Amino acid sequence: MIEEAYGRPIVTVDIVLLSLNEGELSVALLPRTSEPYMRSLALIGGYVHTDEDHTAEDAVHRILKAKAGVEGIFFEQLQTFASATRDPRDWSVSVAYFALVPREKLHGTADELMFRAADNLGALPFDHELIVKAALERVRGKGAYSTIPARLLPDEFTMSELQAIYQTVMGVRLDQSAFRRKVGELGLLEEIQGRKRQTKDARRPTALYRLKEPMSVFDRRL
Amino acid sequence: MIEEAYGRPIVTVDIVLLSLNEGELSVALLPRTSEPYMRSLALIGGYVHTDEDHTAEDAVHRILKAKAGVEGIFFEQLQTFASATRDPRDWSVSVAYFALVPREKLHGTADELMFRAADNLGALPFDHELIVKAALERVRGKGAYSTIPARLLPDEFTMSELQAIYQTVMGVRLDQSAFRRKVGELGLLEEIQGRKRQTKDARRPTALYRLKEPMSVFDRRL
DNA sequence: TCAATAGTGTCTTTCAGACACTATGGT
DNA sequence: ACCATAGTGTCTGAAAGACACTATTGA
Repeated sequence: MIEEAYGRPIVTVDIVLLSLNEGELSVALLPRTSEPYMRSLALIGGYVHTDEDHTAEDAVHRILKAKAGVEGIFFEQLQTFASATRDPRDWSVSVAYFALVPREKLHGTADELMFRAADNLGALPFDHELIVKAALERVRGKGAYSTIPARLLPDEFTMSELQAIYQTVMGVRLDQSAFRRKVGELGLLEEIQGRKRQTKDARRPTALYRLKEPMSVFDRRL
Repeated sequence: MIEEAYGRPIVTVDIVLLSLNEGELSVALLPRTSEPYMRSLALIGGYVHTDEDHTAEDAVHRILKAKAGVEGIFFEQLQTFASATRDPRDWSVSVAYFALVPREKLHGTADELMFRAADNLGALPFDHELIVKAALERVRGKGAYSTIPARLLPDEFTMSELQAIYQTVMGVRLDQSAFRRKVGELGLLEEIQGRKRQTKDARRPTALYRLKEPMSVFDRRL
């Protein structure tokens, strides 16, 4: 069998970086700096560098740091988009990831980075709209059964903030009592002893929590 | 930005083809016909042919037909495995799929095809053990919430056969009454009117059913 | 003491699991 | 009539949702 008689495709990674912007779940976009679609807003992505990236995840780390200025955030493989026509240059394979970052982690980072409300972003180049759609479905679906949405919060958060994040991500109202009961039964959080307060516009101080595990999946909805 | 200064990786698809063999969930393996690992049993797979495959799914169709002799069966993208070292030849991207086929569909097809019990297959080349592990987790996990396991049965089946498949895939015993109740409430099946009987070693004839939708996902377990 | 959020108690409904029951028809 | 499997009815306990209640403290 003579294989390798076929041209090798382009291999890239694309990242749907999600954060909270003005209370809305939003997608990070970056103006492209090369052809095709130069200067159009597109997903964060880039070629796999076969000399320096050992795995596709390495490429994600490298690109998140170089293009978005963030490190150490949660990401997960989403789906791979592969076809002859998704990229005008050549047969192309894009291994897509989604990532979550707390708004607080983005300060003096990439200035070019734009956040656009996930449900209302304009046209995007390539098949990036499809990729975003898949990411939102995944985050909303799996979100209800995992601690994924908590990755939009800083390491320490209040119960109310956690509930608010789940409501935003899932797009439904949750009952306070049931929410606390379930979070407690699942044993996801540890209370931060001693410190409280976290003044906002509440009078009464609130307990602070952090996740026990970086990421948990369960079989009940929150 | 000068891109494309990097070598392009190899791009292949690998397929975890599952069926029922002697009552056990089993994986189809094929002896490799080329180096590396020539003659070792491995997953069904092959290069993406950039000239004839328009998408990765096209490659799956082509390879399933050519190497396993099956057409028109259910498959779904699983995960992509990409690293510098998973293939000794070069930096390699494998877009992995899992597929389900009823035992009855495999007759005069590929003679070389071997079925090995999923929980007890020996060592496999490349990272194929990892791929199989991911496929089993997916099928067992998502299986409970979808009609995926029904794709191991012929188009027409009895309620008992359906229950048995779910039990085999999920590895648990299910209550007959609850199972029928839930399947009914979800409205997954349509009864085949008129015909019954389907003699086995039962005395009483049984109703036959088929799936309404090729594939459904729900949020209750069966 | 009041405003505003933190946090709890409890009722009702829904659903899963267990299990016993009835139904059918070939032998 | 018997028996193996088909198919149903009903009880119990767990968990979800709704909603009202109490608690705390800064202003």
